[in-house]
Amino acid sequence: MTIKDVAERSGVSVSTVSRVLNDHPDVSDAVRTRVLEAVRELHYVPNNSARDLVRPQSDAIGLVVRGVGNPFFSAVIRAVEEAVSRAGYTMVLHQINTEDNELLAAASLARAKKLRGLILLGGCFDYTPEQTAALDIPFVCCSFTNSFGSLKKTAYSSVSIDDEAEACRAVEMLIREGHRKIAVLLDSTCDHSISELRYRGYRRALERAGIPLDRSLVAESGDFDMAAAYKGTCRLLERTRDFTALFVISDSMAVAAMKALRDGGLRIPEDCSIIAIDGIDMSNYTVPTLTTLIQPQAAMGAEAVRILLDMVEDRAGNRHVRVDTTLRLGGSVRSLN
Amino acid sequence: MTIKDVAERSGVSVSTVSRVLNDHPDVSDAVRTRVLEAVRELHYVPNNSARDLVRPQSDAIGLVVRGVGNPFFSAVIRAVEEAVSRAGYTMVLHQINTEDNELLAAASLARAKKLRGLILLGGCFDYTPEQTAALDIPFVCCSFTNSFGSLKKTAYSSVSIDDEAEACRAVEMLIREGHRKIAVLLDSTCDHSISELRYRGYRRALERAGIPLDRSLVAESGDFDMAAAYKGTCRLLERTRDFTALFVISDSMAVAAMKALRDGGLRIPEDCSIIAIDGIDMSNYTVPTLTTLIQPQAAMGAEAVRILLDMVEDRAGNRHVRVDTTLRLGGSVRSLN
DNA sequence: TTGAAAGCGCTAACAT
DNA sequence: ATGTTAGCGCTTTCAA
Repeated sequence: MTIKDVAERSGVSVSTVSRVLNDHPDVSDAVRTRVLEAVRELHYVPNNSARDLVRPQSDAIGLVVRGVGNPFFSAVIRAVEEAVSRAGYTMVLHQINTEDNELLAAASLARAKKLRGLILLGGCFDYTPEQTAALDIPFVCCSFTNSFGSLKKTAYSSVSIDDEAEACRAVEMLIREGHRKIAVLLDSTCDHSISELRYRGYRRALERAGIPLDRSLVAESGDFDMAAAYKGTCRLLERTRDFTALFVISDSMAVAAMKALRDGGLRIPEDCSIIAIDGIDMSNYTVPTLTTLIQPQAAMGAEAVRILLDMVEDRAGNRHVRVDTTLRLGGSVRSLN
Repeated sequence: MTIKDVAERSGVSVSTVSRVLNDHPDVSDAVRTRVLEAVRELHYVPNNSARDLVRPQSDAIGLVVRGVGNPFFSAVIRAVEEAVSRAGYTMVLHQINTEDNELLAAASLARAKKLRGLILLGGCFDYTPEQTAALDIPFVCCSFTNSFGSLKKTAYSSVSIDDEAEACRAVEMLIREGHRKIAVLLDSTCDHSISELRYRGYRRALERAGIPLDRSLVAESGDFDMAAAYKGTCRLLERTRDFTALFVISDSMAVAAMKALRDGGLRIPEDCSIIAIDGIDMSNYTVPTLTTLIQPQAAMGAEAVRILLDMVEDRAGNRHVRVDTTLRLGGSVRSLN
């Protein structure tokens, strides 16, 4: 079942069929109708491989997600897919593990699928120009920027929150409520990633308030998953219970931390307040509801697509967009004032 | 950068390069080494479109997931991807919404990507032979079976738990602990899906124990997501509080239900016990930990791939595998005895 | 063991 | 407005 069969069936040449199929103007209505009819009768479906082989460029946009099953990404992925299809493009989703190198994955995906552009979700923060050299298509980093790398600002696009500032804002909220002994739960203080950035925000907030940094209140889980977060919180509790609030760098980690605090005999928020950043669905259903700074996940996904397509279609150059978070006032923070 | 460049670079013909790339036997070691070297130096990546165009069949296995962001699927997807790649195949993931028809999506994906086989995750339970006729490749239903449809058992494969029996088991556990007034939270009693099956199990357990069905204790949320589950539970509470336990058909719904119960002033498990089925990561971190029947998600994904590849490679015909759940004893069930 | 050459199904010049 | 035809990059006969 090829274009040739359709051509025979409708009594025209293959090029005419091709024209009809690709919405080219120079086809008479009569012929167009006839061809479309043959297509329907024959249940003809174009062979994409043949198409891709011959077309200079595809309509594929890649979305490389690092960290399978990270709940924060779900809503973003949905939004990206929707925006991509609405624009008439196809989304190619590729999930990789945290250990994997997303630039390598992206480069081979780009080659394999002839991608027009790329969105990276949850990547590293320290790309070098050498590493991105293999990527000869525009790309936008979604939910992160190249904070620790040496990429020129003009070499890529991004849409993200100001991680350091937002973390600072979260901690300052705790301080405003009278908390002085504030612990922090993070992946690592120096992972060159979101964790390190938000840790900086934590320190900045303390500094501004004149609170000295107490290293014993810094809990490193070594990973972003809930199991690690739970254990990290337990270790913190073994070390000290001399804190009234906990700032967690992500919602999902915060959910696990809440559990650890409760299992450790602490009531939330009576004995320990907790605040986080992300705003995933699940943290709406903790008891008490998690107080958190919500990232506008859907808007970020849509914006990433907008930026990318502006580049792909040469409407605009690269750009970097900062979005704001929204405070969700749950019941997990108690005022000491 | 084509196979031709590699051929020139290594001083052989394109066919030889092709042979090396496809692990054909009749190539001298010397030539093979030389070609591989050229490949590396040139960073050559085969053009998949050209490959697919010429090859009678691809190495692609499709995974169609219905219900984006359903946390239960994450672990399954991971397992499928791993098993597929380990077997030397490529996984093509396609997510669709609950409203979308996965058979249509699957059929067009199969055609477009020349799929060898298909795994359906979270599909419908009522396929008819006519609907699956378009699918001319083997497929296996993962985490569900065609319980309400008219498919011949030999027309497809499946790996799933015995939803009705497991639901019955969960409810019987509540009964064994002395509960008689047991509510149930589900999507719908007649959605021809997992919800209906597990509802049957609920009724069977009551029946066996001689407990009459009380329709006022049946809460239909109308959807599987947490927001719907929360609202459904609230409506239940408005109607009646005369129950000591709640069986929820899925973990994620149970998490939302727990919140609703708490918000309604009920303590868990003192005022209301709760049990569910699924065993997703998140339900490990509720307070108290959710008591649930864990589906072996990773094993199910791996098994689905095994079955499918057995069919694809003609090692075996179709088969239906039933797996067992494991009880996770959380703290959400209280004994009345 | 290797090479030459014929397509795979499609699009896009180029002709008409 | 429509047809003819040359490839796209690759695999695979068939010959050598």
